[in-house]
Amino acid sequence: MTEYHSEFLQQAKSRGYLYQGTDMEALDELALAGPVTAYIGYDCTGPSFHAGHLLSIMLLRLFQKTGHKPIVLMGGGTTKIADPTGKDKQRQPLTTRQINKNLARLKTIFSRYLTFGDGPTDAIMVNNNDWLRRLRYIPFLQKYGSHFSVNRMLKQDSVRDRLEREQPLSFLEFNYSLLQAYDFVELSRRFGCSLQMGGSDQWGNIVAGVDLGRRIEQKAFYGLTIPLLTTASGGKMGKTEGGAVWLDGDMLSPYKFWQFWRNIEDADVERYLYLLTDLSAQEISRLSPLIGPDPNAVKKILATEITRLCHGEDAASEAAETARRTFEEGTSGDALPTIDIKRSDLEAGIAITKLLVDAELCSSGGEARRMIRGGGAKLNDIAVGNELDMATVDDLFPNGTLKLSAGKKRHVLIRAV
RNA sequence: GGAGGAGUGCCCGAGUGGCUAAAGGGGACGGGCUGUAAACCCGUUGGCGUACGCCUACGUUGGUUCGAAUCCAACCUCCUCCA
Repeated sequence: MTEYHSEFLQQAKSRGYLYQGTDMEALDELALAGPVTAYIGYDCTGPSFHAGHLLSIMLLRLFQKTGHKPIVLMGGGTTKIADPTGKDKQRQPLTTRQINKNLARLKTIFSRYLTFGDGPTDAIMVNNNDWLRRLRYIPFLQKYGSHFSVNRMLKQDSVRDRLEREQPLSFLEFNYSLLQAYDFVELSRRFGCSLQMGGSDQWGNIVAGVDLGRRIEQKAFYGLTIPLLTTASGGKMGKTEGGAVWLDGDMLSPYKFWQFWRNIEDADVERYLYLLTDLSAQEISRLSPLIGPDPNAVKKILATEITRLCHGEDAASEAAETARRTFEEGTSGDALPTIDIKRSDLEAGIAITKLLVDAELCSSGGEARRMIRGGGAKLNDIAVGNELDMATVDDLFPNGTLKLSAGKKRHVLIRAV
């Protein structure tokens, strides 16, 4: 393997961020010569990013830390098209209003990882809707369409998969690749951007942009991709009980976020330390030997580091402390999810099945009943014996709460008010 | 425009008149073993009710039948071939 000389590529490679690249030697020289401008594009199909996006955000962070200028490209325009990559069916198109709403919320996530501003290595955020909505069909086709070979587009994974699986692929979606390629050219013109990064599934789109750029602008364009964030056992990353690992604290509490990273499998710990934390290589190599004898200690560090970046110092330590009290002392911490119920209801007695549903530990009464039958439901850490059991004021701790659990890890505090 | 094929639960997929809330797998959740891991084993997996039960569900809408995911008609969507 080649040795890189620029700090960015050296670190990106040694920490495991690199998957494929177009002309890495030339990019290395460029990065050595001075600040490079690079971008990663993001869809705005949802109101939050999840764990799967974390890797690319961390790469932008590393890019900035090593002296370069990151551009966050929000796909306000391309989201109207919907990227067919990895999708079997066409997505429901989003309205402009939904897109703008999502966009505003997604912006706040980046501000925790990147420094935005006007300086030479400050990050900027742009929305491709600004130029895509102004495109006119005939001129666009004349100028750019001629550079695209349908023969080659048909061979792109995203397209080929759909065709092979006999799933529909609309012409609208087929155009996604052109617009993403055009984005690269536009960013080059506006900001001197010469590198596009992205997930490995974006390789085809990225290469299309590199090719188009070279032909239209007669300049060198570079592309590189990041490996997919997977678990050691090959599964896709990013599910907690019942949902995705959202980066937005309103959609997934910092406590649950912390729990997720605390519960990864041993074999992933070292890799995630490199990919998802700010810890230096020296610190990580100091921690690595400890994973074998005491994996849980290192997992706690990992969880706290990742949570600190995403939710801040306070939220991270509160999550760690709540976990310590919940699991190591058997009491409960402040960051446990809490719901309020009326004290009068509790005085009358309330079915535990109903409580499980209200606490969102179960999604229906039937599921709650099954949970109790299976021995997974606990009230104040004592298994609920019968599905007809009621909770009453006698179950309250002196502080006015009781603890309801589904399984060993999911706990909710019920507070009587 | 013509001919043929397809649409099943979170996903994949079997089922071609009653024994079907629908095989099997995946995923998810719970239990066991552990370390709040992984692997493995067991269980659960439409809703409501303590239960006999009721309701909702096999693209949509109607129809045939004592009875339909299964048969018929129309429509919608997709695929393949022809023009």
